[in-house]
Amino acid sequence: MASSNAPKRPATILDIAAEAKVSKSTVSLVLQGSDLIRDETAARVLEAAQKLGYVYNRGAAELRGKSSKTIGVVINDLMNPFFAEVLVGLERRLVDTGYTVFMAHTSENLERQDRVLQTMREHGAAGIALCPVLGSPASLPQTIRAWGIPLVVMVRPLGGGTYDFAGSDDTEGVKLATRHLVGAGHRRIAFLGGRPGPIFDRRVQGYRDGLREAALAFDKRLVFASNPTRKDAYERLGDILAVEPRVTAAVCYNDVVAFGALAALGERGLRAGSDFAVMGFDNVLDSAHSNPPLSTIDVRPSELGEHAAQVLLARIEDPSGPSRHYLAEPCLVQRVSG
Amino acid sequence: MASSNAPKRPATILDIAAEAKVSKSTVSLVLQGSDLIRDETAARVLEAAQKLGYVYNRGAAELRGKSSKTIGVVINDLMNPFFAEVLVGLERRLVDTGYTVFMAHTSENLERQDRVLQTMREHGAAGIALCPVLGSPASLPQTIRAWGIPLVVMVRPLGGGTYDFAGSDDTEGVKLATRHLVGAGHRRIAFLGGRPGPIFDRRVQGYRDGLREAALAFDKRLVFASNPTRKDAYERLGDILAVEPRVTAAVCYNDVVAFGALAALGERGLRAGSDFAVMGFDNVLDSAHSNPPLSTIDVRPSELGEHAAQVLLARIEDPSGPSRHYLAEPCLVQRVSG
DNA sequence: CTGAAAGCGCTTACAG
DNA sequence: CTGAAAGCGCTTACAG
Repeated sequence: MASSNAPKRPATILDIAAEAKVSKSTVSLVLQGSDLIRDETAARVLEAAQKLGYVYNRGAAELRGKSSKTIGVVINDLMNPFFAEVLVGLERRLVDTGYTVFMAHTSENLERQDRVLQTMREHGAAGIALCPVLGSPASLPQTIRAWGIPLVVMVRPLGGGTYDFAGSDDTEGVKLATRHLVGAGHRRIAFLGGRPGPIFDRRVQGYRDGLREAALAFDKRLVFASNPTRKDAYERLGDILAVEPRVTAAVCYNDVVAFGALAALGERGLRAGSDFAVMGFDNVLDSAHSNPPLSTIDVRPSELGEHAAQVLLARIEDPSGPSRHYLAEPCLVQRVSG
Repeated sequence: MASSNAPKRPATILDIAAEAKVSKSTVSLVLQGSDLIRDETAARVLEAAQKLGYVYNRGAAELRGKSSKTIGVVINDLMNPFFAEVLVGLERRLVDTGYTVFMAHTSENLERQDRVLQTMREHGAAGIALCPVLGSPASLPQTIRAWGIPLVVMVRPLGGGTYDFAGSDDTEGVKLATRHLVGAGHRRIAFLGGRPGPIFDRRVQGYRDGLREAALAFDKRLVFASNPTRKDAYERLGDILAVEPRVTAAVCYNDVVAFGALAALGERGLRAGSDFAVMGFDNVLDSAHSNPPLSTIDVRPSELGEHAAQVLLARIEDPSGPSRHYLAEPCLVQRVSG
């Protein structure tokens, strides 16, 4: 952080060249760490740069070099800790490889998503990692590919077309959760939370699969959609308890929904686990210390982010290769809620 | 999102100029929305741009224009929903005014913070919003000012020196929480969680103030530090219960810590609120639907983010004005935990 | 191993 | 109201 002293006119490579008595190409080369320059010369250049308080101008470098070391990531719901964990994993992996990440939050708003994507394009992003908002057009990956920008779609698949993707096996995961509840003796199990869309459909499918496996009938009155927020899930579980008193367990759309369910249960003096079972999905960090600790499906969110970064980096390396996918294999982690 | 068709060589203003039969200066002007250009001409230019699938190159514009419309924000702990909410508020306000935000996460790591700050500098950020990591040097604001980059420090004050700041009144907030507990009849109240540092010290001060107000003795064995995570707070409350059985209430460093406390209580079959009181701090969205709902000190996190943006924007407008501060006035919100 | 030259895509005085 | 020209700070062939 040591800045000698704020120069009036910021120093450029030309100033360094003058100071070090070399040409500016030489300066540029040593700044890039090229080994074309003799060590002694390089040392002199670096010293001059230091002395002048030189700051590398990445903008100029990118303009000329055509390269760009920035990656845009767009997140649809940062309020959900799952996405925050994905983001942290992604970012860690990316900055370790010298990229700088450029984040934007869409709040599940399609128009906003279009805007931020456009901005990233104008900034010449080297790649984009996207958690698409609900209702994104299936053609979005092709559109971005047409822009010539490498893309990885995260978490929420977009119908049709091929594109790089990092997410989890939703159907299998929820099947695991359902099977677990059935194994514990539950017979009337609700599916709670989430809004219809690609993830929701896959997870409900897992729920149906789990039920069928045990020869239990699927009753669509037992799937209760809601916004995937604590508040809405909390209210929805209240409905279930009132309307379907024979339900003894719920597999939840995700951990946030499950947390809402825990709150609704607690309010009624019900103990999650013994009085009513609830299963989450994601295994967000918080789920290990909720009240009570949440039984859930682990998809290792921050690892998922790292894999997404990996996939994107691979695509940047090889723009035309076949599409790559990372699907986290879900694992059941049993704690006390179910 | 309608891109006509991917051009081989991306179109530049020069191509547009040729297509529209004007000079490139004219194109530049209409792209900037200048009213120096006749409407008819402007329309022709825009049409040509559209036709050629033109994409504005912000990098080039910033290099030449010296302006930069990007703001860097560095967050120390995204895993804490408080910061996520602050970030969302900040980002919303910023993109509404045409800035693009550039996020980096430091994981409370000083070295990483230095790195990302440096990167933002090299990218020519128009401003920086910083939640400093614990242990940041007090001189950091001056350093960044010497770089010529407008700065707003968020949440965690840095000792000494003047700089723009957006945060909350920590001492007053915790005093409110403590007073509330005292009013409810508690006499042995612990302070739980957090690591020594500027925020911690201020909050413990509020705890002492609240105690003194009621003529209760401050007992330093009743302040239990911990990492501000659910897990550590959970474990720490276990310690308290074992070592100080006469403690009947805890004012927590923040909501995350309080959530950990709720988990520890629940595990022991204790009901937060009636068996043991816990007060949070922040009023994170989740606190309204925890189990049980958390009584806490509201500092309106996302509003805090918006105000931070405001302060930064004002500083960008007026680089040399006196320093600005936003201190959220804390309000007690009583739910069930205390 | 190093230098001279061209140019990335834009903006901004300066003329007219 | 529009055009010709210079230049932002860098990188990259091309020579030597």
